[in-house]
Amino acid sequence: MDYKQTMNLPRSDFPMRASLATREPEWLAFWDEIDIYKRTLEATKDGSPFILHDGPPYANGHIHMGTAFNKVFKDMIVKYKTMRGFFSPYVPGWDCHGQPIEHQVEKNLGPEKMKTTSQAELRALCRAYALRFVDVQAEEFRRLGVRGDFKRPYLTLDPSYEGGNVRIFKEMYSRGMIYRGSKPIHWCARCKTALAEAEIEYSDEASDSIYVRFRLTEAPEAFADFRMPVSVVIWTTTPWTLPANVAVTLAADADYVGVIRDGHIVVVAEELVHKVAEVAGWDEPLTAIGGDGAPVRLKGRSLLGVTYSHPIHDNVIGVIVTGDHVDLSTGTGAVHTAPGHGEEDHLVGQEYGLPSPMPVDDDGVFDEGGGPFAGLEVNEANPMIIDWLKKKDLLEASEATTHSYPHCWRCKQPVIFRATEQWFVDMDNAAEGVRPLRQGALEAIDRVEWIPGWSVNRIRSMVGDRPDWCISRQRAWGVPIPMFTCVSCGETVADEATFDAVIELFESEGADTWFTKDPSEYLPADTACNRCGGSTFKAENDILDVWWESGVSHTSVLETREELHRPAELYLEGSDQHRGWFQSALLTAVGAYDAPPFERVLTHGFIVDGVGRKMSKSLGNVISPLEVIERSGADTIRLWAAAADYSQDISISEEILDRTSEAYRRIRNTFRFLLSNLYDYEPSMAVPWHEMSEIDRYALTRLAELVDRVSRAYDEWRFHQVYRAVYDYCVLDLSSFYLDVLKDRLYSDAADSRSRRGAQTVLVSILTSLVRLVAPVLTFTSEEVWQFMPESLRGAPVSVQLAGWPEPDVPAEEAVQLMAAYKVVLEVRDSVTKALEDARDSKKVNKSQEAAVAIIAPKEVLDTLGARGERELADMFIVSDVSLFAGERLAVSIESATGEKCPRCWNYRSLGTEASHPDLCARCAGVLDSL
RNA sequence: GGGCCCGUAGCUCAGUCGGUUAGAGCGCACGGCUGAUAACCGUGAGGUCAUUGGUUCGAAUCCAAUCGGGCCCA
Repeated sequence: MDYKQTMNLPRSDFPMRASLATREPEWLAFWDEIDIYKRTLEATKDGSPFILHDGPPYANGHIHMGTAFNKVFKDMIVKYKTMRGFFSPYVPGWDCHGQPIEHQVEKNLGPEKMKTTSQAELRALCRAYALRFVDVQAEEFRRLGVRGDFKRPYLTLDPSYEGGNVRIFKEMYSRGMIYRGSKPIHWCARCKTALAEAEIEYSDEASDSIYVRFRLTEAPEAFADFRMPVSVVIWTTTPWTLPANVAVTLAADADYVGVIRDGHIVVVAEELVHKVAEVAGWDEPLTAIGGDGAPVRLKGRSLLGVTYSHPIHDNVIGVIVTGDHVDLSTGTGAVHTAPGHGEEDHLVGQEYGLPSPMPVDDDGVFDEGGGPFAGLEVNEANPMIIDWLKKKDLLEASEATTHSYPHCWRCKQPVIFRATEQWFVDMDNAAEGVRPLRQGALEAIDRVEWIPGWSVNRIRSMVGDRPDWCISRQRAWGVPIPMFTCVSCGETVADEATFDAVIELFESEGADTWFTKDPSEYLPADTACNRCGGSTFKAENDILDVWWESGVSHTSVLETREELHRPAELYLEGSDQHRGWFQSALLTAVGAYDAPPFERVLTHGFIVDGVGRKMSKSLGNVISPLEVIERSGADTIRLWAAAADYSQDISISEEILDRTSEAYRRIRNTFRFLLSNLYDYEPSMAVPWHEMSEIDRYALTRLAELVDRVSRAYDEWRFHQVYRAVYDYCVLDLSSFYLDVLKDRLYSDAADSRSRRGAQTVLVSILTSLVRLVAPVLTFTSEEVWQFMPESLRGAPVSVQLAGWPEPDVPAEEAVQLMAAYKVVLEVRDSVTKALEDARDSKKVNKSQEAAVAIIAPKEVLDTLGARGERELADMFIVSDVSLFAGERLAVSIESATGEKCPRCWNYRSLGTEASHPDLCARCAGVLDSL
């Protein structure tokens, strides 16, 4: 007889192979069909809110692994919170303005068409470009399984969003935190435009490198005895910046010496004397020697405040200062400082309160400030300035050099560095009675929870050290700075009424109208200049920094949408956003409301390759999430994202993905096994706790522990521990122990027996719990499992996302006892499997059922084992027999089982004890009789 | 060059207050099973805890330097 037909072997249509690439889109369609996003919000509408506010990615190009990771991470949190009953709407957003899009659109147009394109047309093209990539990325995020309001995302180009920029600007302006100042920027004189860093190409440029004497108005005390004029020597490759010189910067702690040259002393850094000598052709530099016979050495700081005659302008004196940026590897150790022509010069200028003359106009031509060179273009002026220095006997040396120099990406001409008027957010000054922004922001930082903990140091030092925030951009694609100037007197015009008019304009018609309408069309009729009473105004041309724009989402989005609120419970981005979005959000929220926009901020590391290097096209180590989805499915990416410790850099490589796929298959197969043993089970068959066998109660206890551990890991944002706990549970608790042991009972006992139904009762608990625990991570697979479960088990929820969270109920005291007892049992089991392996090696047994096991154990162990019973131990060890003996130490010996192999259940038993079935063991005979 | 952070087995991660012989799973090798079968079970080999120096009776753990890497600045 074929006894196989009489057994309860596993059955399931749940496929072992996932085929995620083809199956996942079907689940996406299902979720669309039932409108899962809306349903989850309805289901949790009375829960306490948990708002994870999405940071807007830039609407340019396809998603990459970094954005994929970030979105998956957010989705896991939102889905977990939802399953725990929180009201957790997720509104994805996009950053749509800014230079990269404008740059790309310009490039697509080409220089010829560009010339004939109006600003309004250009903006329309940028808008179309941005919207196209919003769609592309939205589709890609959705494909990753991300659930959110993709029908109604927030876009920084929405009129309602644009208005928020002005609301915040108005608040901060009225609180005295915004001012107009000047700052050096890259400027292309040919294109007459400011250039962003990305619009600059570096290439080699030949130029004159000159060493110039700046004659001190008075010899320093140390050189007084020599009775010679004293100069400091500076080095520069841009002679045209000399007219704007106001200072010379020295390194405070470096030693400077004087070299005697034809009746005067020139001062250079001691460690650069020889290099300068080589260029200047000093045969043997004659260093000024002091009374002690050693060279006269002066620290840079000792010359602080010393003045010199300006090399270009008569009757103008400059001053010596010190700075950290002085490079002692090239030049002279004395840096010509023109605050209008260099970032570092500008900072030094601010530090010392130096003036910042700007004698170069938009065309790159000197105005009167250029003195003798007025009217000349800067490059024409270069050789003439050199001549001038020669004539004045100020040129110590010159040589031709080539060096890397910035050029305009469009016209390829060298750019100049030039200070222009810009709008700034003031970090340290505010209107009377208003706390300065830096102070407010630092205090706000301390009220926010930063995860991981060390990240607070990072944001604190960044906010603590940052300079004033330059919020002007001289570009077309963005939100205009909502300011006006009086046409007749040039005064800035801004008050509550003008701001409100702009808010109204933006929110009703969008910021585009700023560029097509005249201010008189939307400003209140009675607007007048405070200074001259003028009534014609010019709208500001500059636009806002895009960081400002995305920063104000706490107002444009959180305050505006009814389902959201400010502050958000969570912001979650990569660690670069300490400088970016976290900071722009913090500064604009503190600036306007004196309150942080978030309760907590979670940061994750960057995606790197298998050996820890960043991904780059040139290294050829880029892995595209879209390719991984095609090959292995989004759930593989999600599992990878969950398994990584995000507080550091996150590695990805082919091997890591292989390992992840293997882990995925293991978890999937566990579900399959659980499902395949429940084909004939109904909840009405459930066996209550006190009627279950002990190992079943132990299994439920372990499950309860797992739920507890996993819930805690989710609550503490430690997803890799969720993964670890679930995975180890599947492998160690289930596959290699409980499920292995259960097979005999499930397959061979009578289908409707108490023992089998008890096991199934536990399997249902495990299945319905486990599927929920992994649902935030394996969003597709958990849904697939859910839909495979018979409705009687799954109950009302049409999707696992609506299924809530498992809450196992295990008697606490009994749980403690079970855990202690099974710890011992499992240790002994390890020894038994080891002994079985030895027995296999010596060909004594093959499968473990062929073995009879004798266990010698010390008393405490023996007591614990004995309390289970030898029959139960044999089942747990999957052997034929166990006999227990007292002894000093634990020892296990293996013998061949005494009985014969039952042809039905394959255990070794005495057969034929039941007359009805002479070839079977007693259990199997009983089962067949009951059929 | 500066600020913050990271470096434990081929991979992903544990490692408590500084305290025995540094752990787990995967992968790999070998074996078993053929009633989870492109599955499942078992055993085993794998580590200069990045390097060097220091503190200490004792260091993966604390300190310093170096090397390598990441983010943000300059």
